[in-house]
Amino acid sequence: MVKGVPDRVSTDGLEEKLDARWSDEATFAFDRSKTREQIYSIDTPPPTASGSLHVGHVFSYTHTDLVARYKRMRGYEVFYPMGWDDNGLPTERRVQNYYGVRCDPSLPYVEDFEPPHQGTDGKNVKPADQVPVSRRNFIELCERLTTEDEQKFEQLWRRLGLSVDWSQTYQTIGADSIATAQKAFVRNLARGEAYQAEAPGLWDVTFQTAVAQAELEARDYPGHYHKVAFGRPGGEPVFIETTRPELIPAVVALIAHPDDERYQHLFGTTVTSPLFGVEVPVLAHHAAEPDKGAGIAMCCTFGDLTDVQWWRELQLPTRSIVRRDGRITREVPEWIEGGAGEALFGEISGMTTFSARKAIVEALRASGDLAGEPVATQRKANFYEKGDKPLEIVTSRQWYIRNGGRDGDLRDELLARGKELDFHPDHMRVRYENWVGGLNGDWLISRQRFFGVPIPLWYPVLASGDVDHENPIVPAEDQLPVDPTSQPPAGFTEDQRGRPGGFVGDADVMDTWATSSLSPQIVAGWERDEDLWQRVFPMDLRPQGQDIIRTWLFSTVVRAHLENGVLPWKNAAISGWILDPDRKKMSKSKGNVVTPMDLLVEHGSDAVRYWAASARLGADAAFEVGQMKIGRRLAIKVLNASKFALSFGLDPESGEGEILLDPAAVTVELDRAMLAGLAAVTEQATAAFEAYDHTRALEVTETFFWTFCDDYLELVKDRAYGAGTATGSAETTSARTALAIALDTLLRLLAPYLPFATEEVWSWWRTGSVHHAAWPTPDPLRSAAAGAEATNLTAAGNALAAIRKVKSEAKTSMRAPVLAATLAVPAADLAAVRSAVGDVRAAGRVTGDLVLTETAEGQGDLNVQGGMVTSGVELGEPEPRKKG
RNA sequence: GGGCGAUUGGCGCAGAUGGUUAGCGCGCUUCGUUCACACCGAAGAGGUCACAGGUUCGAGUCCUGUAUCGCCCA
Repeated sequence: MVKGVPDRVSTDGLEEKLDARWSDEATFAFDRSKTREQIYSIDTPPPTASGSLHVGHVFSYTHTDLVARYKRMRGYEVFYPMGWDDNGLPTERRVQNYYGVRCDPSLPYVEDFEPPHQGTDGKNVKPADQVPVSRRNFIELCERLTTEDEQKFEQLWRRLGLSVDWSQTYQTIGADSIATAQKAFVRNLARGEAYQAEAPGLWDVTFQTAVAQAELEARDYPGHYHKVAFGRPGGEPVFIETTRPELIPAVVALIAHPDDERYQHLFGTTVTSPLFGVEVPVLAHHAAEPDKGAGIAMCCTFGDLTDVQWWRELQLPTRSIVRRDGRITREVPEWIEGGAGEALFGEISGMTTFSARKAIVEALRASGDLAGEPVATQRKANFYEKGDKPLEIVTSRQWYIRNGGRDGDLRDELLARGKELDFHPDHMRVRYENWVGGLNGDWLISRQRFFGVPIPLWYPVLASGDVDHENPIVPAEDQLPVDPTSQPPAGFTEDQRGRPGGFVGDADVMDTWATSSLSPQIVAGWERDEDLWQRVFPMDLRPQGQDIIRTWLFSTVVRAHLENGVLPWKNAAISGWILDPDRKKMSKSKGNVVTPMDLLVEHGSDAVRYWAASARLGADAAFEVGQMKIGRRLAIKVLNASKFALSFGLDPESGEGEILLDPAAVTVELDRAMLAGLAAVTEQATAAFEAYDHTRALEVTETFFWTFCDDYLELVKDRAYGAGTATGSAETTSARTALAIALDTLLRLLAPYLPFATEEVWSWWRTGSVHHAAWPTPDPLRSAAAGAEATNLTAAGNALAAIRKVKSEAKTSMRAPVLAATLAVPAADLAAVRSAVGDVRAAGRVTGDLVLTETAEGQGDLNVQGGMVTSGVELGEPEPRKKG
């Protein structure tokens, strides 16, 4: 029963109206009574709450929603929760700037603290002007701001039409997440997969935190090569070229490539460092690059990662002089003490590496050990991806989780997991394999930050007052979550904190990835909701960007492999980048981002989704407003064509009527041909979706839909109209029924892409949501087609086009009647055109004779109207337009 | 330097297992105020498939190399 086809249709306002309806009716609520085989579970990426969403998010999250909606219509109960990644440094930095505060863990908590600012329009508050607050106050501010951010994010996602169950949201720093991350860590610890080590590691002096390999970014950094002489007893000096002369006091060896002819005679001998007179060996190692600088390098503890490699592989002594704050150590090291350079070291101690470099260069110049002037160079330096100073390498005590970086067996197991995972597109697997194969260390998870999941450990304080790091106090699992900086371990009281015989809490938090790598465990209720866990884990799909295969995807595989012994999901769907019109990756720093909400408001959500859907997984896509306009037209066409197709059965007086969907009523050959085509389209779209190829599914559906509108609808409109009666001849009923069946099918096929327009149309004449309607299958359509050939519609369409062409060339209205014409048709299509000739005549306004003949040899061009040719055409005057 | 991907009419893209005259959309040209739609419709023009070799009866499609672009890792 038609409930109401509006007189005028519009896409405007559909987003608010339907989001509200879906919300009220809990359309996308997860029904957890379903069993694992009936469920399709999605491990959605939690966006960084303190960041801002950009077009790339809209793009990739749409890809996920297409799958979610498709699977839901296929009858799966879709588990599609949304999370917010709010822990970590990005939030801390945003809070510092937004509220004008900074965290000082030594301060006490202040009740009802109000920060000096409430948003500073993105301007940075200078560190000197930031009000220091306690750790707990700082964390409260973090929580306050992320809550606001999350609400904005949800609004955007709702407007975009993500079919998420909004009652299932989680935060990477919510209580469940903390408990999960801590429990997983404690388990890793118990199994020996987590360990602490005092080791050289990358250190960001600005943020005062250790940084993991996955967070590195190599950037060009300007520097100077300094040609520096190392002395040889009774020989020529050896010149090295270094960009970091301030590390000369930390030198432990000179190293050249074993095959380097120039240095063969030096291997096994020793040289002495300039200024400091420290004797160091000359050694051979393959990592020395003969064509870089002088080909012989000084190895310090530690100038860069190669130094660490040499230090480890050549078992060199540790002579570290750079502290965590990026300054030279205060104490004169024992290997310099009493030597020639003791006074000089005293000068540079406490300096930043930059000032120390100046001082050392001056000293080298004075001593004559600097050959020539420093030469400017661009070198690659390691940066923390969010930092702006090159990383230093300092030795510190940190926690690690094994990830195969130092263990061949585990690496092989993880590579095998990669092979088990279905990547879409498949070649993205290579990125995983390259990354896993190239790891050279375990995963450092300690972060010396505040807003994160605390490392759930305490350490005993010995009678001597020293902290016993070797014997951490581990909480029982049922105590979790814990905050060791504010809670005492079991068996202790808070007043024993820091006292001999008492304890100290680990002050560090975990790396963000150490929590988000557990997103499947967090959303699926691992050891918290066993019932849910059994229903949704291992999950079906992990959608994400290609840039975080090495981080998020890999770390999630690591955690599930270690904890659960399985792959966390069956499929990984990888979305590409959004490129601006200059083919550059869109990013905030380049100033070429577009605010997603504005985009959705301007073009409509269906339109923006269409643009996103027209890019395949893994393929970079251009930010193309034109593509959105096409999507908008498609959505409007769906509304208009539906209104038209549904109008035929209506009583002109009441505006009501019955829409028939009985396939047996489709008796006319042309109608059956259309359904045959639709059956093929349904089959292809389904196959494409099953292969995670949403673009192909859209393309075949969309192409058919336009043909349906331009040809079929035009051909049958007169017959379907049936002189304007509510009931009609069998032919009229056939057309009306075929239109309704086609519409019913097309709306479903388009529903994942255009959730708003299709739902709107659905509401005019069907009950429930189109998003819970069954995905169409080809068989019923095929049986309704009763063996008709889809090409018969093509033939009739070509016949109509041939007639239109005559009018177009005569530059006359399509309403002009054809008083007489001969239509030559290729033999193969003659029967088809003949069977549809009544519809062709009506649509072409042929009022006189229409003679059908077979095309002669050489007549017509198959590319033009299927080789059909009109001749002997007599056109009449167009009828005057009917008034009102 | 290594890896992955891309290179098809002005623009954005399709083109499984190689097979007759290479498709689609936008834009463009011409025409049409048709009562579903002017956020429209009809007709039309437009490409030596980056380049150079090779395999083949036959290559946009396979192989080799080169160039340009993007991303990732050194």
